Amino acid sequence: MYVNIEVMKSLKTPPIFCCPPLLAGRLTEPEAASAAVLFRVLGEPARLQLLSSIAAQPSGEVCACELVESLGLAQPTVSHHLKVMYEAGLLSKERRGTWIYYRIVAEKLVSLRELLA
Amino acid sequence: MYVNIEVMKSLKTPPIFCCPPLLAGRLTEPEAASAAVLFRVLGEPARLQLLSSIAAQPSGEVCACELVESLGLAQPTVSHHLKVMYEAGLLSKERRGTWIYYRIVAEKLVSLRELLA
DNA sequence: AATTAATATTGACATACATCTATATTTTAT
DNA sequence: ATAAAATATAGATGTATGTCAATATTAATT
Repeated sequence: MYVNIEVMKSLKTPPIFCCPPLLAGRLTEPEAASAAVLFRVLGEPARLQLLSSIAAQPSGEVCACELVESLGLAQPTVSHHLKVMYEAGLLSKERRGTWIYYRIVAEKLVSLRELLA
Repeated sequence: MYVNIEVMKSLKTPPIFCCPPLLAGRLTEPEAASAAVLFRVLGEPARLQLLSSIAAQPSGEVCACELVESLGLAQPTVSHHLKVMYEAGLLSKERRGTWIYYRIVAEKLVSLRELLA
């Protein structure tokens, strides 16, 4: 086992890693499942566009309202995608007044890159 | 535009890259679409297990029949997943007699990793 | 309190796809 | 030619999910 599940549960924030590298040996079924979740989250054009739109901002953060305007998608759809990425640990968010600002969790992307190493 | 589509069509084998890095700026819709295809292919536990099983082999290649035995999936299901990965450029295959041997296309994984850079 | 703006949730709908059984195709061996 | 083994395809089925309109919630403003 790669991760001690009890230790993981005790953490305040979810860990950014998820499983051993893809090519380091046979993945167990749960290992494959948790890695697949991350890839599936990225396997959606709209989400990739959202991610890249956030990354393109010099400040590193974008208000959700801006993202709704930039893509040709309805507000609930954008909201849904942001939620999916947030729950996958790819985005962080911070409410400032009415607005919610999203940032990319760089470490999560690093861990994903390591998955492919 | 990142890729000249006419040049691409003229190639004997498909290129291993697909689009600019995720975080290098806003992705266009077609850029996001082609990147998403790759991620979605990896977004399936069974395919990740197949990939890692191939990688685990010292020879770097595995006969499809072995893969059918190692996972708990029906033969047509394994065949389907191998086809999906082959068509995505993640696997190469070579027929030797009755058997078909699959290999990982390492460069494709490298290009995927660069996508996340 | 009432209004407005931003965001989230609900429910409906259509599509994508993972999986299976059954069958076909391909290749080798007899 | 026939048989057997490996692989592929076809068709069916169930589930997951992207999308939207409608509505709810949250937060600031007047």
